[in-house]
Amino acid sequence: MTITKTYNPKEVEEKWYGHWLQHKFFKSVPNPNKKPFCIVIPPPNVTGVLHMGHMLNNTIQDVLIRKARMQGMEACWVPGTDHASIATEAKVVAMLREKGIKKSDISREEFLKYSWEWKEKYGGIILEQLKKLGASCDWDRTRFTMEPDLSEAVIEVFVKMYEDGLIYKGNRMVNWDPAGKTALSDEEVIYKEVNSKLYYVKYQVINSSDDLKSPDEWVIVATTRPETILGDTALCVNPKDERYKHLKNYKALVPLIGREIPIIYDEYVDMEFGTGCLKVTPAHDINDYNLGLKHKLPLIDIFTDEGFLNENAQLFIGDERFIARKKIAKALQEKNQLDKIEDIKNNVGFSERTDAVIEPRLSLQWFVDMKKYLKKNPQVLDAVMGDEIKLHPAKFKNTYKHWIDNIKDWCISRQLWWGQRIPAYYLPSGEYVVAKTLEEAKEKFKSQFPNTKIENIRQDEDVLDTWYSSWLWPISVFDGFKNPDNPDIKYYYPTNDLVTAPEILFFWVARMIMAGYEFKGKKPFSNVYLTSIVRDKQGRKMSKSLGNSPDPLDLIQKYGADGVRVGMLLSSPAGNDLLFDEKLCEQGRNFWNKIWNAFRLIKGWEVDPSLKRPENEMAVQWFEAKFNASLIEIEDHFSKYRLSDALMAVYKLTWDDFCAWYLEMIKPGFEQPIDQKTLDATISIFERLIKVIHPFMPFITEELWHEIKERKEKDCILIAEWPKDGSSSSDILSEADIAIEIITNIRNIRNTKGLAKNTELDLVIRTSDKNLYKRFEPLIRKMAVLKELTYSQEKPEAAAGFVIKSDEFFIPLKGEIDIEKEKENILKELEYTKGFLLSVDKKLSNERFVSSAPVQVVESEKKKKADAEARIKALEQTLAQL
RNA sequence: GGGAGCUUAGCUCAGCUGGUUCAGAGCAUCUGCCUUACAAGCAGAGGGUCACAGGUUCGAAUCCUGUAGCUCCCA
Repeated sequence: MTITKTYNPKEVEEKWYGHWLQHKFFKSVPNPNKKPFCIVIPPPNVTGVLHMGHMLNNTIQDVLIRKARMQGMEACWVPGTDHASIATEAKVVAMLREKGIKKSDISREEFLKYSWEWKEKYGGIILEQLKKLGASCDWDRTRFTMEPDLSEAVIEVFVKMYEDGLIYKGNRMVNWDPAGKTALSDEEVIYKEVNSKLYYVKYQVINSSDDLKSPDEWVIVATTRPETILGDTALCVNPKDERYKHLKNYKALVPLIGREIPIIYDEYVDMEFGTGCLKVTPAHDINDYNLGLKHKLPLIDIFTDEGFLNENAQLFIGDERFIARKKIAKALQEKNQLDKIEDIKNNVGFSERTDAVIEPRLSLQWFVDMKKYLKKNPQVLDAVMGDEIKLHPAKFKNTYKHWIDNIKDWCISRQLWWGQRIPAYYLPSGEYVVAKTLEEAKEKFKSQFPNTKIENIRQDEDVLDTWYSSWLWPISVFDGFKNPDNPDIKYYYPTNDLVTAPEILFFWVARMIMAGYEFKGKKPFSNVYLTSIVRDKQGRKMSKSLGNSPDPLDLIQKYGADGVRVGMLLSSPAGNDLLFDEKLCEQGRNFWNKIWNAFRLIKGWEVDPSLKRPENEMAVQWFEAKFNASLIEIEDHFSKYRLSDALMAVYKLTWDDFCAWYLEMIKPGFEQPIDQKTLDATISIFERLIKVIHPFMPFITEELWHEIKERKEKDCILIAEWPKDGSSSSDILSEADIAIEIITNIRNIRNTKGLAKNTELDLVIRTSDKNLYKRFEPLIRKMAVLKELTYSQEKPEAAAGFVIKSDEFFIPLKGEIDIEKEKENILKELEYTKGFLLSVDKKLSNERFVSSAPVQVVESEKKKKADAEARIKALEQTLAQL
C-alpha cells in the first residue's frame, strides 16, 4: 500500500464531506435514550457571503457539536438564514435599478416577487460555503426567517403581545431620507465632515405678563440650520451661564413669524458653543426632542416627506429645505436679525443609498414596551446574573445588566417591504385593530366599532424589524409556536450552547432570552459563547469596505479547511479580539502536515512477529499516562469554553509528547521492523489521539481513521466514541520528567561541545536512589544515544556534568573538557541556589510568616529549604572534585 | 456625557479564591543540523521592574486608591 508523501486536503475534504452527508451522520432526530445537545446557528444574512467572522463562529460551533456527538449525545446543529430586511431590500432595489426599474414604479407584490427570486438565487450561497469549512449541520432542518411557518410565528407573537399590552404605537425620531422617502437605520447613515455656515440669529426677548415691562433686549443664537427656526418652540441656556441669568421668566419671539416661545434653563447647553444660547426645535433634532420631552415643549413639524416646508412653517411653504435656508437668511438680514455668518466644519449625515442629507424626523412607529416586558419576565435578568444562563466570558454579565437596567423601548417597525408586514388594519377614519388576518381584522372591527362602517380596510405599510423574527429563532426553528407540543421542541428546547458575537448581545441574545421566558417559560439556551471580533493585523475590524479581509475560501484552498480552522481557533480566547494573521493558518497547515507524517512513519513499519521489545512498554505506559493527564486538562478547558486552550493542549500532546517523544522512543532503527505489541499499542494510541483532534480537524482525522485500519463504511471517526480518561499514575510522569531532563541535558552537552548527534556517550550517575532511574534506563540510553549507563559514587576524570535535584550526572569526555568553564557553570548554579536558599530562610525565620501563613505553605517552604540544601551539597562536591 | 473593559517576552495571549506548578504558552528571533516520517522539519538557546505611582499584607502580576494610554458599548 502506498501512502502519499503529502496530504491532499482538497480531495480528502470533498470525499469525506460527501461521505458524511451520504450516510446522514449530521442528521438528528429526538432519541429518548440519548441526551440532546443542540445548537441553533446564528442565522447569517441571506445577502451575505462567508467572511472571517462566520469562519470563526461556525468553526467554534462545529467543534462543540462534533465533540458532543462523539460523547454520545444526540447532537443537533440547526442551520438557517435570516431575511435581513434592510440589506436584502437594498440589494433588490439595486438589482431592479440595473434593470431600469424603480421601486416606486412597481407594486409591493411585484417587489416581493423580485425579492424572493433574488433570495432563491443567492440566499443559499453562504450555507454552501459553510460546508466547505466542514460544518456538520443537520441540513434537513435548514430554516429561513421569512418562510411561511416562521412568518406566521412572528405575526402570532405580535398579535399576542399587542393584546397583552406589550406593544404600542408611538413617536420616534428617525433618520429620514427625503429622497428615498424612507427611514434609515443608524448603520445606513454615513457621516461626513462638510463645510457649513453658522448663522447668528437675533431673537427679541419680551415679557408676556402685563406687570413686567418689555426689556427690549435681544439674544443671539448660533445655528447651522436657520430654516428650522420656524419650528422653534423654546430657547435654552445653561443655568450656570451668568450672561443669561436675568432672563428667567422672560420669553422670546421667533424671528419672522413672531411666535412667543419660553426661555428654558438646562445643563445640557454647552456654554462654549456659539453664543451659549440654543434654539430648540423638538421636531427636527434628536437632542432638542429630548429637551422638549423633559420641558414639555410642543412639537412643530415643518417639513413634508420630501423635505419641503409645509403649512406649519408659515413661511416659504412649498420651498425645498435648502432653498428655504437661503431665503430665510436673506429675510433675516433684511429685518436686521442676522448678526453674522461664520464658516464652520461639522458632521452631517448622508443617506448611504441616495446620498441625500438625512433629516431627523418624528414618525409614528411600533414599539415593544420593554420595561413592562421585563417586569413580567424578571428571569431575563435573573437567569443571567444567577448563571442559569452562563455568558462566556463572564465579564459580559456586567454589560448585560447595564443594558437591562437602562433598557429602552424596542422600535420594531421598518419602512420597508421585505419582511413580515405589520398585522395592523386601519379604517379610513383612523380606527385600527391588530389581527392575524384580514378576516379576523374585520371581525374585530365589527365587535370593537359596531357603529362604524367596515370598508376600505388598509393594512399597515411597514414591516417588522428582522430581529423581531430572529428573537424567536430557538423556538421557531422547531415549530414551537405552530405546534407547541411537537417532539422536536420538547426534546431539543432549551438548547445548549449559543455561539455569537458580543456586538449582538442586546440585539439578539438578550431578546432571545426575553422570548424564551415569555413564550416558552424557559431559557432558550444554557451557555452563550461570545466570540472575538476578527481584526486585521493593525487591529482594524475586517470589512468589505476596507478590503482588508482575506477570502475564506481562498484560505481553505491554500491551507486546507483543517488548517484554517486551527488558525482561527489558535489565537481566539472567548471575548477577546482576534488579530488575524495568515501565519496562524500556516501553523494549522503545519500541524496537519505533522500529523500526516507521524501516520506515515507508523504505517511504514514492518512487523517482525518474533520480535520482543519489552523496553518499549515503559514508553507506552508513559504516553498512556500523559494522554490521560492531557485529556483531563482538555476537558477542563472545554468545560470553561476555552477552546483555544483546549486546542493548544491537543497540539502539544500531539506534537511534543506523541511525535517528539513517544514516537522517537519506540521508533525502530532505519529499515528495522517493529514488534507486534508495540505497534498495536501505538495504533491504539494514535486512534485515541486523532479522536481528540477530530473536532478541530475533522477531515484529516477522518482520512487517517480509515487509513490506519481497515474499516466498514459507516465506521467513521465523527461518530466514534470520545476517549474516556483512565486512571494515570503520577509517579510515571514525574520519573519521565526526570528522564527527559537528563536527555535534554545530554543533548545540550553535545550541542555546546559540537559533537555529532550519533556519537555515543557514557553516563555516570551519582545517586542514593537508583530506583528513580531504573524504569527509564533503556529509554534514556536510546534517546540520549548512550554506550554505557553506570552508577558510581566516584566522579570520572574529565567529565561534563549537571545536577538534577540532588543527584549528579557525568559525561566523561576526554580532551573535550574545559575545567575552568565547567567550574564557572557550577559556580553560577551554586550562587543561584544559595540565593534561593537565602530567600527561603528569610521567610522561615520571619515569625510572622510562620505564624500567619497556612501550614501547607510553610511546609512547602521547609521542603524547598531541604531540597536547596541537598542541591548545594551536591554542587559543592562536584566543584571540589574538579 | 454615561457605562464596561484592557495594559504581562518582539507579536498574540494564559496566569482561578494573594504564597516556586509564579513570572508561563504559542508564534517570531538566534545557534547548530538536508539524522530517509516530517526543512511545512529536528536539537538547543536567549528574551519581561507584569503601564506608572502610592497603599494594604509576613508576602502583590494578583487586592485597594490615584495617574496615563488604548478599546468597546449606550446616548
